[in-house]
Amino acid sequence: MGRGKIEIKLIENPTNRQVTYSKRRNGIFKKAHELSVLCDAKVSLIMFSKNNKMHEYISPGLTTKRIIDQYQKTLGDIDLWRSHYEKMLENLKKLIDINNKLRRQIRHRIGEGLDMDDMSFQQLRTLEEDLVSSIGKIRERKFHVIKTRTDTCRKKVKSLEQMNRDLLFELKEKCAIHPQFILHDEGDEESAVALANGASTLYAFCHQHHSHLNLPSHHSHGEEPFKTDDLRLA
Amino acid sequence: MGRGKIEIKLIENPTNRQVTYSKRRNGIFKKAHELSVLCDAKVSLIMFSKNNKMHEYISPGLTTKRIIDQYQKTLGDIDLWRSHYEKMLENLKKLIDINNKLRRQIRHRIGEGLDMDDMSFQQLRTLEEDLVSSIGKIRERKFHVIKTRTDTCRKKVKSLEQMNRDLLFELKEKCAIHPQFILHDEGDEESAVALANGASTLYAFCHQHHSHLNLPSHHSHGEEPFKTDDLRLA
DNA sequence: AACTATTTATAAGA
DNA sequence: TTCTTATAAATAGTT
Repeated sequence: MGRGKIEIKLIENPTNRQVTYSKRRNGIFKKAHELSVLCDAKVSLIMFSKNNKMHEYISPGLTTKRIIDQYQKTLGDIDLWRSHYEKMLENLKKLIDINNKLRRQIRHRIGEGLDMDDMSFQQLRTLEEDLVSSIGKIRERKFHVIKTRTDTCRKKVKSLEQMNRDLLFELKEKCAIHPQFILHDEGDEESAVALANGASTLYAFCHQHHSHLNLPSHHSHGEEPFKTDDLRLA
Repeated sequence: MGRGKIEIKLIENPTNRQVTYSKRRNGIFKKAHELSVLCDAKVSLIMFSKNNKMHEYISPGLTTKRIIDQYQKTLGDIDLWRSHYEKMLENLKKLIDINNKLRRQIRHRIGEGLDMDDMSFQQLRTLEEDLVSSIGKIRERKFHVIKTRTDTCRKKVKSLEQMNRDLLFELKEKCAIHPQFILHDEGDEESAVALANGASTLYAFCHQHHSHLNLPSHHSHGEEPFKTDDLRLA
């Protein structure tokens, strides 16, 4: 239909092809619509041009999704989505299964009553041995953690002691050279008394008053200090 | 195009409508195919007649799925499949996550090295207590199993002993009344000797020869007999 | 995008 | 359904 008959084969000339595509696309859409109306048919027409421009026609009052849904159902599910979907379902089931097995294993290890009914004596023995070995490992780890903490703490104490000794020494010197130094600390007689009583008492003094002396506050650090509570060993 | 012009509106006559549907359907399919070839376009044409008969055209070398996939992508994915799919993916991820947590828990309970690095001392202590309690439960269970087996075994032994006593008594009586009873057992002098030696030896005799006397064979029963091997306690 | 000669599709009838 | 055929519609090539 046209000035001349044409062969149905790819139109090589891109311009020509594009023109024909436009014309015929409209033609098809018109026909699709006429069919929809004349025969009350549901039509979904999706097309992509050579340059992947998309055009679609859909019968009035419908959505492409609905048509495609119906298409899926009608085809009886030999489609990729379905198999995809089913593979996922399978995976889900497998995971749930593994999950349950893991939970069971945990319940066994916890020793929950009902789950032990189906264990043989040998299994129970093996499980017990496992647990004994596990406890060993956990205790080892616990002692390791304790040891690390204790060492850290010890180092801290040592360094603080050293610092205190240094400060005490410095303080003594200052007091000897400038006795009025003590008097600057108004309304606090303890200082003077402590100073008179020598090292051991001054150690306590330093602890009580280190904020006056701008000592670095080691206890405000993020790591919690050593808690005796944590040392209870089961 | 036809003998007369027609209005584009529903054809009321069902037969007429069906005929028109057929004709025009072929027309559209032909046009769709021509477009596919002439312009190298991807065309998907799905239609359902008023009676829900489905017909589809798809450009050569393509599948409807592929077209629809491309359609989805182009439209930007506001579709049910996608959300369905994504929900499933989410579920899968959640399950995998739970799985990993369970595995971790198990590794903790087993006391595997690397997994304990991130446990606090308090956690280790709690875990240890847990395990101790679990071991307690498992031991309880184990002893329960042992006890049950031992009791069963004891009952069996008792009943066998009783049976043996009864048989021995019967045998003695028979031997006393019919001495020739022993001689029927040709070529076996032991029997006579045993009989002469009295009860304790006869007990052994009965054990060795009970098949002659059609004793029920209790050892062939399905339950395994008590194995001393199983009694080792960790 | 519009024109138009021609081909193609198809409505009605058989 | 399918075939026929008169006629409407689509469109190839042109402007």
